[in-house]
Amino acid sequence: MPGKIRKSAENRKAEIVKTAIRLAGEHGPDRVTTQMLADAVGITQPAIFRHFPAKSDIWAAVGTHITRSLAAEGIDNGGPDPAGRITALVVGHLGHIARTPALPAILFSRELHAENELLRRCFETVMTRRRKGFATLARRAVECGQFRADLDPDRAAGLILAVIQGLAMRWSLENRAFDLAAEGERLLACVIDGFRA
Amino acid sequence: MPGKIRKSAENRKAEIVKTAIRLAGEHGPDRVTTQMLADAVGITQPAIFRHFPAKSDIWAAVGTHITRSLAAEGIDNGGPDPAGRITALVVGHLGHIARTPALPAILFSRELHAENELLRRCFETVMTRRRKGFATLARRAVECGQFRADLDPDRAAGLILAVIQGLAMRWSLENRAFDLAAEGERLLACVIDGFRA
DNA sequence: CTTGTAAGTAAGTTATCACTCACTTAACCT
DNA sequence: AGGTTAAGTGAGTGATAACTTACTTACAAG
Repeated sequence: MPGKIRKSAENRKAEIVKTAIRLAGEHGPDRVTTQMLADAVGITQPAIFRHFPAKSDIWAAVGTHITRSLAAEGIDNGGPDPAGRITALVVGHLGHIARTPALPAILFSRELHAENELLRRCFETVMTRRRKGFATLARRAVECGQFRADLDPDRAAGLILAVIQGLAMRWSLENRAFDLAAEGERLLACVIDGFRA
Repeated sequence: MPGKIRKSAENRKAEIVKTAIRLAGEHGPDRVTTQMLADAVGITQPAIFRHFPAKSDIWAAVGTHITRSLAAEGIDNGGPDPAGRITALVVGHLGHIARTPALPAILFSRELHAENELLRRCFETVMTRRRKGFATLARRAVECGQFRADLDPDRAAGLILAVIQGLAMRWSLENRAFDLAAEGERLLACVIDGFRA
């Protein structure tokens, strides 16, 4: 085919992974076929298998891509306002989901997790780490008097993460019809108000 | 086939719906095939289509089944302790999910919702109704002095529902490894403490 | 300019999906 | 007992999934 350009394997792989994430948000992760991927990327279907030995390897690559992107935002900046830091992190997290609307669908896809136990563990680890980060911040907020002394930091962290995930699910279910970060900030303010000393 | 019993269409349909829900929790809703359903029920695959004209009608039936089961628990009992009523409802809701672990997977399946817009609307309505129920209870709790006066009942209701759904997602992601209702009661206590006057 | 490498393709294969149809037989009602 | 109804079966269909193989050609290095 004259006139066709070729990309390096590295670029093409990244392109396939990003396309898979986008399509997963539109049709559901399990409805993304290698043909759909190939059409969206602009190559033939067998070319997909030139870059990934099996389709499941695409989802594995998607997993590490998402894990990296979620781990990118550091948790504890050691600053003097841990409560504010929590809010900033939550808003950042929700903003990231709003920019990558496929995230909830991929993170909680029973189909992918039943097939690929490793992927499930991968996401579980990311979530647990994030919860521990919130717990550390909550503990520091208690120590410096921002939160009341009888607050259990672990419980507070579990609460914050549940609010993020629950709201993201509602946003997905309601066809992304409201401003996720703004609504999240409002709900979180309600939670934090209850935490204050 | 001698020795085989036959069930009435009504019973068989109900059996297929319940089996579909169970299998959806194990393999993911989109991985449930009519063959799997037939094997699990104990009939041949074409017999499934004797009871449902198309596979999508099975999911529609699953949707109304779930909607009914979720709507069964009334919201406002008009009692003198709205805060306690909220806790009871949440624990009841989580207990229902624990007894039907496929619920989160079905309620938030992108695959089903992309294919069947009606099903999505159905679940969205259930969730909205439940949120309004919590808002009413929160408003009454504010009025009778259980919650602080400056609490926004709608925001509080959104928060409570997000906690339920977020926790249910975590429970799913962690392979149902902890006691959902107990953990939910602890998290909710943390929220309610922050609501009190 | 030549040449090796690897990105890409055309045309398959096999398996499995939802769904159909002609037929059988269990179960109920006189 | 006999006839009707409808639950269930056996043997298919076409579509489409993931994946393979043999071949082609873009492209960069010598």
